[in-house]
Amino acid sequence: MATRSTAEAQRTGGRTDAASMRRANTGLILRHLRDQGGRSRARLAAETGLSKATMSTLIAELVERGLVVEGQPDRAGAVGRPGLTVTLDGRGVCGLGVEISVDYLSLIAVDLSGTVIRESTRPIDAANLPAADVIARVADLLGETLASLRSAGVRCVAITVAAPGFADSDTGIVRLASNLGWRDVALVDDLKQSLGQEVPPISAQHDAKLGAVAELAQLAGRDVEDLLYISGDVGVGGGIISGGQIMRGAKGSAGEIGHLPLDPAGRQCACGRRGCWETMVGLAAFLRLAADEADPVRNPGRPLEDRLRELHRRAEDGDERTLSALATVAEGLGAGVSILVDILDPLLVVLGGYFAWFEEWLIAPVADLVVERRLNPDTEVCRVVGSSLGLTSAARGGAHYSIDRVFQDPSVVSS
Amino acid sequence: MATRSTAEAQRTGGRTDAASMRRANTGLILRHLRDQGGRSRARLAAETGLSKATMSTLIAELVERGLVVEGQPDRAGAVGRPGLTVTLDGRGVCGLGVEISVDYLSLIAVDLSGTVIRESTRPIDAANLPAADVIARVADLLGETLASLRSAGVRCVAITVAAPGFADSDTGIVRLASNLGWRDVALVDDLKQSLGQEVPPISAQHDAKLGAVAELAQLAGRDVEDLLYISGDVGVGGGIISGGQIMRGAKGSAGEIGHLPLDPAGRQCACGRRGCWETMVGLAAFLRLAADEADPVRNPGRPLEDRLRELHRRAEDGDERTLSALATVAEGLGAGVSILVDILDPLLVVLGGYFAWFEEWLIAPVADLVVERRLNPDTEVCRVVGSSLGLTSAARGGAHYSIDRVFQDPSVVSS
DNA sequence: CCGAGTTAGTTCGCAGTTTGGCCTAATTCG
DNA sequence: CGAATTAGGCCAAACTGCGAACTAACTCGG
Repeated sequence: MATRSTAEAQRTGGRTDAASMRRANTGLILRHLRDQGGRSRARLAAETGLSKATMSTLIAELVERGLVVEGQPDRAGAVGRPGLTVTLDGRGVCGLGVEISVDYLSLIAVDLSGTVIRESTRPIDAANLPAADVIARVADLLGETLASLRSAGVRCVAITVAAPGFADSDTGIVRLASNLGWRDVALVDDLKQSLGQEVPPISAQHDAKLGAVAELAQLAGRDVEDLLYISGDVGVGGGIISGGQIMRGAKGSAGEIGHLPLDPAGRQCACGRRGCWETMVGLAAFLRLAADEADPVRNPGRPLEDRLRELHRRAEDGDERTLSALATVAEGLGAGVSILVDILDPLLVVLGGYFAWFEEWLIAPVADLVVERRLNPDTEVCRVVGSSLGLTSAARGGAHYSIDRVFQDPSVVSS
Repeated sequence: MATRSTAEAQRTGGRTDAASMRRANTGLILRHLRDQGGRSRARLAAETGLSKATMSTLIAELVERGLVVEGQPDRAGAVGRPGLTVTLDGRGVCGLGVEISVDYLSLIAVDLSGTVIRESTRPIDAANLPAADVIARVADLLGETLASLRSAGVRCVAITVAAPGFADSDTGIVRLASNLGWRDVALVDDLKQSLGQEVPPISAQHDAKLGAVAELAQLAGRDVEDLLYISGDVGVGGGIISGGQIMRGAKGSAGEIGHLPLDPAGRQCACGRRGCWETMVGLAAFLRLAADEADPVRNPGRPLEDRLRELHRRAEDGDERTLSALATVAEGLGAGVSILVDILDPLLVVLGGYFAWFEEWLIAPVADLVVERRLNPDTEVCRVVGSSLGLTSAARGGAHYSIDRVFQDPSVVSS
């Protein structure tokens, strides 16, 4: 069986040498500290299977690189010499994620422990600007952030750009992003050009895939390896995590779930077909169901958050029309989710985007439908939850995807 | 991001030591020889990135273990000392796969180069026998085969049993196999008990997943890492290969594609829902469409192969009813396949089971539907082909899955 | 207050692995 | 037949992780 090369294998071209060994083991320790929390060298050795001697030298290297610190005594009061707790301390390094959306650019930086250390959002009218201008704004935002991080003494290890469309993660070219009107835009190369030589590696990824990464990071240490993230926007996108890895697909477009043909007699979709899932549960469908055209919540000039807030208030107030719209969306959502659950068998389904805003009315009915339609009544059914990450989950996922390099290979951050 | 432990990491509990390093590198060489064919040490060293010195010692180990042989001179006629071609020669080791089907047991053994060295099929009426009796017959078949292999000097490195249902690959328990009437059967443990101590490791896997593995093995070296296999039997099952790995899912049931609700007004399905995909394109549906109840092809007493052969003849003869049934099945098949292609983005869709028997009438219409429904007209569309492996693909996949251990870690075969 | 017992972490020699350089072997070319 | 070229083996060097011995720091019981 062929095996897609991992980050580690790529560095050496598939072979394993002494340096790979060390990289793999330091990465293992770092991941263990992230997932299980700080602990003594002795415990780390016992839990990872490495010897105490090796642990000492590897921890020394990680301290040297500024990725962990020695802290308070462990097990105070217990018999024997107390161990010194080793804790993740990656305040000196960070990963960056930028999301290019139709109406805003959003940037997030997280440090090694997953803490958000920079966050900014800028409105933009991406659909009506040439791609070059949008990229220039992204470059500006990145340039400023990098400068600010540099002066704060924080190194950025990688940048991941979330693009709302088919992004070829090898070449960094966005093949097609219909909401932006993009086609074959060399996003990564253009950004590299604008930012100059001294810039961390940049990659591009589909936004929903990064949303899934963000949710996975949120659950770090809880042994979730199979997860489906569904982004609810004008389009409906999916990010699939299988066995702890993002599912790419042959052309990088796995997870395109917005066009499930669920209603043969349904409305015309932008893709040309009829009755696609997103014509039933996408943001446009919800707004159409919930309000008349003249209603301010359907005014595309107003910020989306305001309009959603207003609709949320109406739902809380028991407005019939809003509640019925939510019920309709929930039904369509449940139908699609239960199909996906059958095929993909995730442990967890996370509803993001606007779905998360209305989780009080959407989650329960969707979860019920999944239970009702499950095939094997014995097995535990997968959970359905709303995302808690808001509208910036793709940027956050990009940041986590970036910082993940360090957990795969701590030597990327030079001491 | 959590990463499901690989076979290699499992051996050492996640850490990497010198022995892991050697295992990884010998495995790399073996896979390279399998995928790229025999070649000299010098070429191997250049292509894998290992040094010539290392290559010498590792090849020596592989020769010692009886997995490769030195053969004819390479590059005869060219300038310089000709290299000796090193070739895979695993005639001394094999992997075993057994498929438990409703009406037959099927066993296949493949050696290291993928050649089938044992093949046998026994009829069985599995649905009307207690699980214990079925397992006893499987144990008989395995016992005889193992004895025969032993006397031929061939070592069996592992056994993989294809079960037609939810199989927990960790515990070896078949949770639910509705066609057999099985529920929580400790398949692997019972087999181990029957076969005694001196037996290779046994594992159980869903049959469609192993079908996908068989197809992947068929394509070894052709850089296919994302593949969808669809088995057409009474039920319709799927096996997903993503990034070169079988997609398991959280509970091991990823790929359950038979119950896509494609026709809300459709027929009642055995699962309790209505209009599931397999009620449209499963074997039962095809037979129902193609012949009256009294027709001998619908007599469940006759061997399935005979009945399919008869229907194939009718289709070749241009029989209206048969052709119209095939057209209907093709339409339903295309609808489902294009959904799956959207979600999973495979490079290749392989239709197995009875679909493969009728590929002349099914492939083209299905492929056309996939093309017609694709989302992004720029990208190359995925190919749809019929399986060439016949009804034994699950057993074959099990055999390949078994022998794959050696490619991951050649040290499993002791010299 | 003190010694025994216990646990943490370091040091050091050892075994295993890959590597680069050097050598020999085998072939072609002129 | 000698020069050039390529393959493959051998060996010391560098690096890794490991086990054992050792030191350090603490608790417990008398």
